[in-house]
Amino acid sequence: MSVSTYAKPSVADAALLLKNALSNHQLVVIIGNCWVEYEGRASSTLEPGDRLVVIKADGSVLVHRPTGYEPVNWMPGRYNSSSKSQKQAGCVFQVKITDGGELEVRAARLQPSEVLNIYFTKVFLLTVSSLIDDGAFSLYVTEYDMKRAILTKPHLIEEGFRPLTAEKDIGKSGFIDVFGEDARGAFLIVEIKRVPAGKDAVLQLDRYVTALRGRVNRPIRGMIAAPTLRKEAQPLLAGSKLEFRCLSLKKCYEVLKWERTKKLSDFLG
Amino acid sequence: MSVSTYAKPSVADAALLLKNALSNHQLVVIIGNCWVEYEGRASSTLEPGDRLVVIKADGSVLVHRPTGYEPVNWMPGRYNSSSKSQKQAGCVFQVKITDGGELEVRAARLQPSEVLNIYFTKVFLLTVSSLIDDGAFSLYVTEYDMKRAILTKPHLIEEGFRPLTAEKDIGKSGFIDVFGEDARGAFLIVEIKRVPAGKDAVLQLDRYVTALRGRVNRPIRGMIAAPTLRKEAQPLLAGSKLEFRCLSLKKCYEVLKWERTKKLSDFLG
DNA sequence: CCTTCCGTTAGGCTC
DNA sequence: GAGCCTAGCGGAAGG
Repeated sequence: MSVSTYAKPSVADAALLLKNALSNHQLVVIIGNCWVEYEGRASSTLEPGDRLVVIKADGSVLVHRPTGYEPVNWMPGRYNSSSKSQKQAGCVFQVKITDGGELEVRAARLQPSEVLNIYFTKVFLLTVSSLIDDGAFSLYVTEYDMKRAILTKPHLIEEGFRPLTAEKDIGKSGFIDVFGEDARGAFLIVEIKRVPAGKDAVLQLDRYVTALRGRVNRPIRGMIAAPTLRKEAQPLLAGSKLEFRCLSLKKCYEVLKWERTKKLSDFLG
Repeated sequence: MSVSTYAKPSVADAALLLKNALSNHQLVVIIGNCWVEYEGRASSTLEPGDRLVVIKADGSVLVHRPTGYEPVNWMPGRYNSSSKSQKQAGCVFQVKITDGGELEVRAARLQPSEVLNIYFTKVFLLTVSSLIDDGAFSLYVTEYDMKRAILTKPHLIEEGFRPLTAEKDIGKSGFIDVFGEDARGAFLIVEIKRVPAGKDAVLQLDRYVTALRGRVNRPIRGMIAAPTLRKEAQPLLAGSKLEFRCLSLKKCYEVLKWERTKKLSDFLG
């Protein structure tokens, strides 16, 4: 981890520093007066002003004005995802001094073809750094948390639902997330998904329901509890006579938080 | 325009600098090791790592990892738009040193209720600056440019279209963007929109067509040329027996660029 | 005022 | 590989 800062470098110096930083795939932060041209999916110009420009190690470029959460201009860098990483080699950068004595930074890429030109008339600050960041990013609320929320507040599934056992072993079909009975005494199998439920979830639930039907002599309902049901899964769900219950991550999170608070207050008396 | 940089400040110094900068509504750029908690529309945690954190004058907060064009965490600041500006007062910031000796930056806002906590274990660089930026941002391709593109390449409208006059005065109904005749000799009125065409565009075009119908004895067609047709305008368009031609800004831009290139090469011989 | 829907959408997942 | 759809969507225009 290293950070080097250069206050008010000449454009010539800034060009050298920038070229070096780009070839070393470092993070560059520039504060300066610049104007910007973009051409690609659309075309735009940004007249001169003071801006914050960030060039990341993966070739991402951000031009930020003094206000606004979104960049005024940008270029996505190398894609993070594996799906497009092969065809996407990231931006190609070109740094030079124009005839007018300005620092020109050109970021170009193909697919989609687009070019971003930044012309600095003045550089107030140039920072080059190598950041080490392997910290995991995670949304709260795992599938396990969702289950805990349902067991805490069964009415999240429906009024009168009573969980019997969690993760019931259904033989070869695997495990049921939540198993219980409804207000009328029918068995209710709940399949939980943190993400929008697709066909796979429906098919899996159907296997559970079918497997249990061969073993007990009681009405059995199957229900998917997930933030949303994918469109392609809807006919399949209807055809399988299964049900869907919308259960948002936020709702689960609130239940768990409330539970935590309650436990704490119980503990404190 | 001023930029102050502080290399490796202690968390205590960083806290003071940050508080001061926030109360003066300046732009703050921090490079440091931090972890982040977010709770609001969703909830997330980001484990420790080196990050670039930007706090803008309007209260926007961005947490950027070394790669990726999008921030890993963020908070929108005061909204730019007039529509929500009244009810949105921006983030409320709180800066303090935790018991563990970390710099805690808390950005909270209501509506939607959300909180972003950033805990710096180490600050490598803190930059405070006041940026002056009144440069206009504009997408290329005006409505006038679109007209020029159509007059240059009438087949952008359809094969066989021949412009007769541009901006034909239609009496009280105003001006027609492009007026011409189609391959079969019918008059064709073209209404150009840079933005997705809505009901207003359809109604305006309908007025032109109706006005002209009372004055000439020839089949008359009306067509909207725009990047897209708004959904709510589609039934109106169909009911008025008018047509839609998709004309993207990009296509127009390319035609004009090509034209410019051609003129230049003509000029150069 | 609320709702809808557009974006230089980006990015992921299904088919 | 292409199309479809979601997003802590944000932001703007329509009703």
